[in-house]
Amino acid sequence: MELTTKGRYAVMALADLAANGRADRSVPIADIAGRQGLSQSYLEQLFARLRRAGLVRAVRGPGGGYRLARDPGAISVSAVVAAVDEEIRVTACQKGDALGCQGRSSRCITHDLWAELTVHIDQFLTSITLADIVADAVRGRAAAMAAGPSSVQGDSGRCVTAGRLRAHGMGGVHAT
Amino acid sequence: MELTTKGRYAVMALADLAANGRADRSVPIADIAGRQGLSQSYLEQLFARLRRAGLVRAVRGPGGGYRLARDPGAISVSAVVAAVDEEIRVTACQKGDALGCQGRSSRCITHDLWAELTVHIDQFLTSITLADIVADAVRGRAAAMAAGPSSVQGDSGRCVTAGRLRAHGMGGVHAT
DNA sequence: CAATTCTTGACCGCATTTGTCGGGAATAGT
DNA sequence: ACTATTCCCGACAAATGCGGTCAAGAATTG
Repeated sequence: MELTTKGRYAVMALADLAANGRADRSVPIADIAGRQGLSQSYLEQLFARLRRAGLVRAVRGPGGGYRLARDPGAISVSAVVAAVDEEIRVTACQKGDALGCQGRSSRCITHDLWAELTVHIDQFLTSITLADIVADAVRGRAAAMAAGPSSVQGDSGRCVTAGRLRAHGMGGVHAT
Repeated sequence: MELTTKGRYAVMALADLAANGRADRSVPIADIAGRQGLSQSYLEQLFARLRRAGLVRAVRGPGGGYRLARDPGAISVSAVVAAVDEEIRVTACQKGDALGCQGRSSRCITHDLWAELTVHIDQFLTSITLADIVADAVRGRAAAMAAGPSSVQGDSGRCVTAGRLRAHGMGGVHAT
């Protein structure tokens, strides 16, 4: 798994764009870089990819800049990260082997684990949009999903049975 | 976030240990490295950390090796990864700044997002133990949690309302 | 004492990430 | 047309740290 600053920066930039731009107003990269404290040249590279992925549209010339291609509520964090973090490295488990895990017979014991983790993470990132970030509606979201996804929406159909979630202190996975 | 091969290898090794060893039998690193196709010297480093974290106990001399310190069902993947993937880099968002995100006033927009993601991932990794891996009881686990954690255990208290999960194709987050 | 096996620390090459730089191409205003 | 603005693109540089090796040493068994 590989989620680097590229992904973080991209989300920050698009969230900024969602907050400080409208459908009619373009925001220049320099402004975003300034507000978010990021390198302008670096951001340019990221926006190039975001554009190729169809998430933003560019307007050149004076008064130009970028604007979101869709509604902020229709752009998931998952999509943003995917646009920027290219290589879908389904890394072979046994690196000497060309087919690796896919090789059916010698599928390594932890294969399912990482596959499931990928799904789990993607479910989360897909469930959050730029609109959510701008609206500051993200805190507590993980707990909400764990309690049952229905509670994320409103709170019909409660479903709180604890299940088997050992406590244990979160370690090994780092963010921010 | 940073989940590298170190974490993968560690889990593979401990799962192997859970499968091929008992409370009375020690398994030498060489055996594990051989079965899992990993570098022995590299594994040694990982086991050093696993031991310091209290997850395994070492027995030296001929007939020695490693054995799990606890029951396989009492060791979560989260614990393993945490033991091996050291640096708790709560990386400052604005790298020039010493306090970064914590600095209350200038907390960057995406702070909550990554914090929640960390929680979300950890919930998953904490819910899975070595015993689960050995028993091959991991497939479909993410979907199960999304449907409501209660369904992971058995299937009392169903709770299936879809919630807001846009489809979208998983991208950007890679595993093996 | 000799064979195992863990224990530790130093070391290194390489790929990837994280940028920088400079020039070029569209566009708007004058 | 000229100029200022802004996106666009490719090459290049630096740093980080991952993945892995090597060698020496300390327990333990027989």
